[in-house]
Amino acid sequence: MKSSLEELEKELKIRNINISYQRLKVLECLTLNHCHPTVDQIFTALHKDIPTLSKTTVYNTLRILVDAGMVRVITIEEHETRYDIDMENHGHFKCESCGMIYDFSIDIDLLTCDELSNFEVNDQNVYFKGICPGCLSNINQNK
Amino acid sequence: MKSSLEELEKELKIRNINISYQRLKVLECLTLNHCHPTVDQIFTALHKDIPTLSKTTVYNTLRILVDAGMVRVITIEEHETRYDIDMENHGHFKCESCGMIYDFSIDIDLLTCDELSNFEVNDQNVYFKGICPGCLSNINQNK
DNA sequence: GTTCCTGCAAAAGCTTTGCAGAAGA
DNA sequence: TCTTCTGCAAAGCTTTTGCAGGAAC
Repeated sequence: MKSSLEELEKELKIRNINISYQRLKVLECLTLNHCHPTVDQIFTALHKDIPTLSKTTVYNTLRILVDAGMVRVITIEEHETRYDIDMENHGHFKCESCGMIYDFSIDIDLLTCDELSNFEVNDQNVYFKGICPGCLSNINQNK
Repeated sequence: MKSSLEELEKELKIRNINISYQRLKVLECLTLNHCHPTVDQIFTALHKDIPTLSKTTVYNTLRILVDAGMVRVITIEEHETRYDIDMENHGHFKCESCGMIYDFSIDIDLLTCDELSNFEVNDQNVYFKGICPGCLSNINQNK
């Protein structure tokens, strides 16, 4: 995974996206904190460094990155759009207690079934919900 | 699948949900048109029969049904919450051309992996997107 | 000088909340 | 009568749009 600003710049140039400080920082935020942030989380994180930043710019930048295929949208929960820079197929687990999103690997080929043989499948998402190990042990401790 | 109003009434009573005409009709709408409707689609469909119906009631009813475990929420697309009365595990395919949602069966056990062995999984969703056969043939015809 | 980007403000859209009246037991 | 349900109106949130100023080339 690319992480330095120079490498991110290269990635943007490859996809014909003009460079700007804001765009680089949004991209860096997604790369460094691999936490599937919401728009608000990205905005809050970057606002410290860029006090003039507006949410509009975050929205604009994310749309550009999604359209360019560099970032994918995760809609695991209604009214909570999240963004993920890892385009490899993997599942997402959301802990209903702490809200954390965990990645897990899946063999997506196992899901392909005869029913969809005449469908053109462009995007595959697997979303699980439940309680993560950390929260489970907390619950058990408090019993 | 239950479909008559009497059977739906029984289902509600089992779950200790009080009966009302609006609630029965929302439930009937979900049962008859197995099309994973949005709130707006349910409202529009029922408004013909119940001119006084308000969206608030549709929202209230759906929350009650979801909380009772009779209906599940589908968030296959951001800003488009859909509702499904079929609680059996199955995948959803959304056609990006016509917007239709198709069900397909999946063997959910195949997805269970070692990484999640310490997680308590309560909900599993599989969302695919692409083009459905009907739209594919339309596209080919217009070539 | 031209083009594109940023960010404020306003608008739009969906969902929730407050509350008064109505319906039902 | 008492409880619950309905539905209008308003509020709350997230996201989008319009537009003027500014930066970059």
